[in-house]
Amino acid sequence: MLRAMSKVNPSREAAARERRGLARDDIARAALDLLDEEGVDALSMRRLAERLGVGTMTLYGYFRSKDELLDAAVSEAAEDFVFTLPDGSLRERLRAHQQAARRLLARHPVIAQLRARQPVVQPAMFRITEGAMQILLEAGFPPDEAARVFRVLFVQVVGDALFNRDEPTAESRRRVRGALLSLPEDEFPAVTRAAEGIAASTGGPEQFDYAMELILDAVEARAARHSAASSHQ
Amino acid sequence: MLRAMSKVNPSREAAARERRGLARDDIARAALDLLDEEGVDALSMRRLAERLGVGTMTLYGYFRSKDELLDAAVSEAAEDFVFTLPDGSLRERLRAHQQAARRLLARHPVIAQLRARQPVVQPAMFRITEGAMQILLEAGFPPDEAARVFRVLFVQVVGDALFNRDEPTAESRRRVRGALLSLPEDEFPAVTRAAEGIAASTGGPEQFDYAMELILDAVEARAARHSAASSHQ
DNA sequence: CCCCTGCTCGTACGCTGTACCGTGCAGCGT
DNA sequence: ACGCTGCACGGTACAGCGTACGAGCAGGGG
Repeated sequence: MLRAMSKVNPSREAAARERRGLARDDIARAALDLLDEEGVDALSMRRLAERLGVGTMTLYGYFRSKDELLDAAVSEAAEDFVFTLPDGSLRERLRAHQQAARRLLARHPVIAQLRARQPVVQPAMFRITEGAMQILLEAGFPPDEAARVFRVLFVQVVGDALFNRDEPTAESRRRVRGALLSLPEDEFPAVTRAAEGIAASTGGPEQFDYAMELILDAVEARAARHSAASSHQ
Repeated sequence: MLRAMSKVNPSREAAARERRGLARDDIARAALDLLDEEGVDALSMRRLAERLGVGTMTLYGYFRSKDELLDAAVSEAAEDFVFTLPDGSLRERLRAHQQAARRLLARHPVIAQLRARQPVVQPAMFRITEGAMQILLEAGFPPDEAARVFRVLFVQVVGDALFNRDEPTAESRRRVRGALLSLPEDEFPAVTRAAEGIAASTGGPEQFDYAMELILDAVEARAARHSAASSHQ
């Protein structure tokens, strides 16, 4: 029974899969659609199976667990990352890359939320890493520092998608400002003084752009140091 | 029935609460302990009630929902933030503040995870904001920009706690590096070249320190611009 | 003393992820 | 052509979740 004889005919499995039109990617894509439409809490194995017109347990023939399915959904989402390395300065190139990442995260907000639960080390995700690393290496950063710089940008862009999620609607901004202004002014002088700015900084493209330009200032400065060092060596 | 007569004797409620030794804060603290010990998925209303020696539904006399309880637990955690504004340069002060924030998030990792789910606008959290805003305002930043700078730092420190959670154990780093090196080298030249650095950059205090120093470079530069502008006005 | 008001919490409902296992069919060997 | 066999499928079941409902009960005010 436990003999390794089950693989006598490997085409059997593939053939059986093909009978049904169902494939691993189809399920992952359907899961992603559901996630995009209704959010991360709305995805249950039963709902997804129903939507696909199959039994719940059928899904476990393709994925060992719900977590594995979520991983696949994130990979599927990462396929939508479109970026072609442009010409230009380091700053312009990194800016273009980060904007592409932001667009991806805006289209699939679940990526950030799921990434916060599990690390997700999948090839599709590394396509994003690859783009940024090429830019940084070509700018003269040594590999180790390039990785550190990338990580800072990564944390910022995903963190922005997570924490600055709500674009500052008039309503949501008012709510934040209300909370801020209800604080005792003597205990929170700085916060109350800047209440308006804090409410504005909790979301929206302006905050993202500010964060990127700020960090790119520093990255550019360090790049200059590196290229200077390499040129007079 | 719907008359607002229920508040005839407000002391009754408090007295009844006092009979039992149970108070809102006690429950929140117990929830936080459970979260710290066993993680966010381990906290269920049943388990928490059992640990407190009360019936499950009793908790709903103190909190309208589990989410409200989680909010209170985060606030409780935020009480552990200890920071006294030091003397020194802008850089030194911000560094001290961010290190304090990092210590808090290391002691209570759930803060970051729960913050990723819901915004949590609670007074206790604003104590952290207040410290940073004081530093930035005193350094000459106008309130709106101070808020933006704070937000960048906030995203970085919470994002670091979330995404760079695992300190790079030899084991975990090996796993990441393994995933990186299994990528096709011709498709991912930059990633494979910097694989070692990428694995190292996914966690640990070195990455956090690098991120902070990088961002502080840029913050310092902008602060100089502001203080220069205000001095010759 | 009795009633009334409030906290407490047992029970129950609808949901979750998934282990187990019976069913039926497609493909191969004879 | 026929029977066997391996496997995809999915119904049922279980443990656990958040929480609505309402019964029970104790303590204070009339």
